Amino acid sequence: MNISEVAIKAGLSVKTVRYYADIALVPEAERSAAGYRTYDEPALKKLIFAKRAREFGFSISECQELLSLYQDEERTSANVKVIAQRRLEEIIQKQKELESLRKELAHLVSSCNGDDRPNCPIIDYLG
Amino acid sequence: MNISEVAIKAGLSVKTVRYYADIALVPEAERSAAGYRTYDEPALKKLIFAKRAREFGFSISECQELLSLYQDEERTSANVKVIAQRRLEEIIQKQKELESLRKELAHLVSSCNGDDRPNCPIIDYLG
DNA sequence: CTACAACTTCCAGTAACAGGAAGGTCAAGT
DNA sequence: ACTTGACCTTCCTGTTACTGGAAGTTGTAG
Repeated sequence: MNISEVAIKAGLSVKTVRYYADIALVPEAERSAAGYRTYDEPALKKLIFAKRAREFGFSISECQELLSLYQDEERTSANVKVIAQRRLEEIIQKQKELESLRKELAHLVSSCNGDDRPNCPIIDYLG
Repeated sequence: MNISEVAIKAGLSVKTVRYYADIALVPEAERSAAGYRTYDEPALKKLIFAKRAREFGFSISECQELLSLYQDEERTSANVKVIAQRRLEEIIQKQKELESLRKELAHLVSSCNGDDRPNCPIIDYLG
């Protein structure tokens, strides 16, 4: 597989596939005689894994940890769980922040007339 | 007021106060004879406004719009409301994404034994 | 007069890529 | 054989909203 094919299959952009190798998130691809990157199934699987982990919001370095656990036959599920649990807490924390913002902003928005006069509770609140 | 005093009062870092003037989010501060930035109450108020707007997650350019509306005696509350409404929709969208992620991740985490064996539904799911 | 804190400008780094330039390669059609 | 166009390469810059740090200047307390 060339890079565009693997990118499509992994659901990533070509740029991102190259980037992931640049930063060593995944190993450098093999090269054809002309210097083109070539990918096999295991390489594709790592890219898919990285993609999915990123979608959960794991940082690149967390993805690195997860990928190495993925390839480690002697991993412990405890190690994996710690990382996932930590991310879960982050998500919950972020949800709390957003919910608090949403309530406040929704209140302001609903109390704003939205007409052609300058008086505005949103501006008042911020000022 | 010197920059550190205004920064404290606005709840911003000194770096951020300088940055906001660099990018023209707020006007450049007056200078003392020695070149020190000096701030008056109106300058402080703009910084506080910017700080609050940022806390709501408005981007710098949205803060710029809001600040100019703040200073515009002839603004319409409709203009303000549009910006706030848009941000509110973004927040709600983000909440949906996070909730979906949270559910999925929580499910995986709870189904992972977290012991010393390699078998792990989290890894399985990602791979 | 000497510390030392606070100020200045300027440059680099962060996260995770995306955009684009300049140039090489491959496959299809003529 | 040649050309065209899609695809590949590397390298450099830009994005967002700052933060960190170096090198040099100023203000103030003792």
